Amino acid sequence: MKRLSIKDIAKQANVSITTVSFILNGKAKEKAISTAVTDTVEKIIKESGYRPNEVARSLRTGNTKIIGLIVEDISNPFFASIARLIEGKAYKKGYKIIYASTDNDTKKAKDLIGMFRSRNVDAYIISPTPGIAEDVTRLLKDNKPILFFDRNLPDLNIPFVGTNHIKASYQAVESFIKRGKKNIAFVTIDLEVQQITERFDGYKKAIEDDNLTYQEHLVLKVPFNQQADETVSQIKKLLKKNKVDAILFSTNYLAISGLIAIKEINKVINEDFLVIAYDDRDVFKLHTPPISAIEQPLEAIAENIINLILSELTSKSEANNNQIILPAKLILR
Amino acid sequence: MKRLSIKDIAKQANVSITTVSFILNGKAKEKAISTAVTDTVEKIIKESGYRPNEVARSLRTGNTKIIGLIVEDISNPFFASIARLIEGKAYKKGYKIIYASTDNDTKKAKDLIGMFRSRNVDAYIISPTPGIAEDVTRLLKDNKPILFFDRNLPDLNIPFVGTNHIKASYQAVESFIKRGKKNIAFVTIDLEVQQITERFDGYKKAIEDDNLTYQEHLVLKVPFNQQADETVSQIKKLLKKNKVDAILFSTNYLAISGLIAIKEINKVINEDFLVIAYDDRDVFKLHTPPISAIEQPLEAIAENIINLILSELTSKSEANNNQIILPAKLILR
DNA sequence: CTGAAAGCGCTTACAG
DNA sequence: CTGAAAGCGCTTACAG
Repeated sequence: MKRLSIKDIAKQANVSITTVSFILNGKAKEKAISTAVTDTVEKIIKESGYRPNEVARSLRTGNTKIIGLIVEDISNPFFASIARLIEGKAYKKGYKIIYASTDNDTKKAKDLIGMFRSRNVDAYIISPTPGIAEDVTRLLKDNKPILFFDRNLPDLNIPFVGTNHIKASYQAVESFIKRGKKNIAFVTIDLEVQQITERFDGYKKAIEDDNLTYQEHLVLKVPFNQQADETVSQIKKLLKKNKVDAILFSTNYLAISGLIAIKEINKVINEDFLVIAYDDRDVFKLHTPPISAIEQPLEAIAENIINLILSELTSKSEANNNQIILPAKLILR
Repeated sequence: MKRLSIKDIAKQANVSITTVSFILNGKAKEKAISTAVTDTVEKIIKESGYRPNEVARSLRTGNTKIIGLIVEDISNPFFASIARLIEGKAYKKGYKIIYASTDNDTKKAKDLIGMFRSRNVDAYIISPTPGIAEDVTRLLKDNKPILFFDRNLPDLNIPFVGTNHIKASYQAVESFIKRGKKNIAFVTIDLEVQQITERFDGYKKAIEDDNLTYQEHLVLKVPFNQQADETVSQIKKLLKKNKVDAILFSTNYLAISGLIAIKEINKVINEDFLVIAYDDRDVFKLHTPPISAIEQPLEAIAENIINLILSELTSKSEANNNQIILPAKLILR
């Protein structure tokens, strides 16, 4: 069945489509449409279940009320939680979210930006992959709000919301050192993206500031797309070949692989062997013993993202360059 | 800066927009455009970075290459995983996903269906809430593919992909009984949605078939939107007031609350007190001791969903009424 | 081999 | 108080 259009409503009500459009957009008063007409038209709209075609509206007005969200992987609890919070807040303001996952693949990220652009999204919220600077620069010319989160591409002047990873990582390592640990391992992934390299920087800085020696063999960088069981066996090797009395994992999924490895080699987590994971999860709270974790302020991140975007969207304010860096919380268990 | 339109390209190439459009849509050969013209136009397109406005294209062609996905809560790992898999598979076929979470709120679900409809999505993948039958019936008239997953609204004749929850739950309880358990508790939520009530049905059926007595005081139904700590204390009460030698949790988040409760009252999970959780998660594998779980076939669910939708979308096949019920896997640990 | 024109369903400046 | 008309950026039947 054909969907109703504004024409059908106009015909039924014996008015022009202009009148219907004004009523639809709440401009009945402003445009001095008589209440009689307004009432009949509204009645017909309600009874028929007519809803304006947003695609046509978008073509005409140039905006879509859709915000594009590009994340690394929506099934990562960190991104899923952020997406959920952003979605809820955007929804209240009449915006919808289209999202997509890049898998940290530059080609896919470029492609997604292109698709969002061709769909005329009103704004972009991006967790960028390396190599998309050029595409983003081109995007800037459209004059639509763009915001990076989680990680930054520092050469570009894009508003950013993220966590102070250096400090979080630093504090975690410092807490190890305070408890007398000297052989502190760091397990991370081999991505050159800001939020990961910063975690490494914090680790190195704490080691240095506290006059420990940096031991390269205690740093394990696993390939990003590696199967979890391969990661587990690499961590096992790390723990068997070296004296390690504390270990910091740079992501939640690495920590999970680590816990499996620790379990499989029957290593005991206690005062002699401490563990901290980046990004808190239920699994860490419930673990025996409970695992300490660095908790990013998800709610605050989402709040800042959506507020920045909405303020640019509504106030047509000049593109700003806010860099919002929020503190993480170290939860010792 | 104004975005390039097909007109700009046509002007630059000294041809009509018709010609550009044909080339854009790969119809150059079919429409017998000379290779010379095709080449210059393609060169200009590439150099200028022009991408057609999909909104205009959608208005003209009537389809958007967007599939609407409505879930209960995108931050629930079950939905996040499904969404991820669907997204990946849809992407390969040139479709994008718009998603939204209902929170199992009928009003929000109705609203979302309306918004997706007004945005002309090409198809709907819905995890339905109660009370939206009427809206879905209206939707059917648009002749766009609709598919339910996870839970069904049985009065409607909508294709469906889900898990055999009755059987999964039955097998879980049966495994308890085989190990000699007689006082088997069931913790669930108070939602009257199919996938939840079926889990309860499986529990009751197993109890009955094995000639145990159904003990109402061993069944705890917690409110859907209740805070986790309240749930924890209700579970504690259940365990303290009754003799319970096995417990089945109907969702993964209830199981997590349950594990916290068990820990807090220092109850030990062993051969004398067994636990099974619905939907497997890392936390269950890594728990000490490991927690048995019912694993839904996420990959198969996603695969079936997207295949059904795409086949309806491409073959313009008649609306079918496939009901695909996949088996879950009981993982005893 | 190529183009002029209609039309998708809206919004809005302009006219009366 | 209300309407006719232009135009958003495309696609496509039709004409030559």
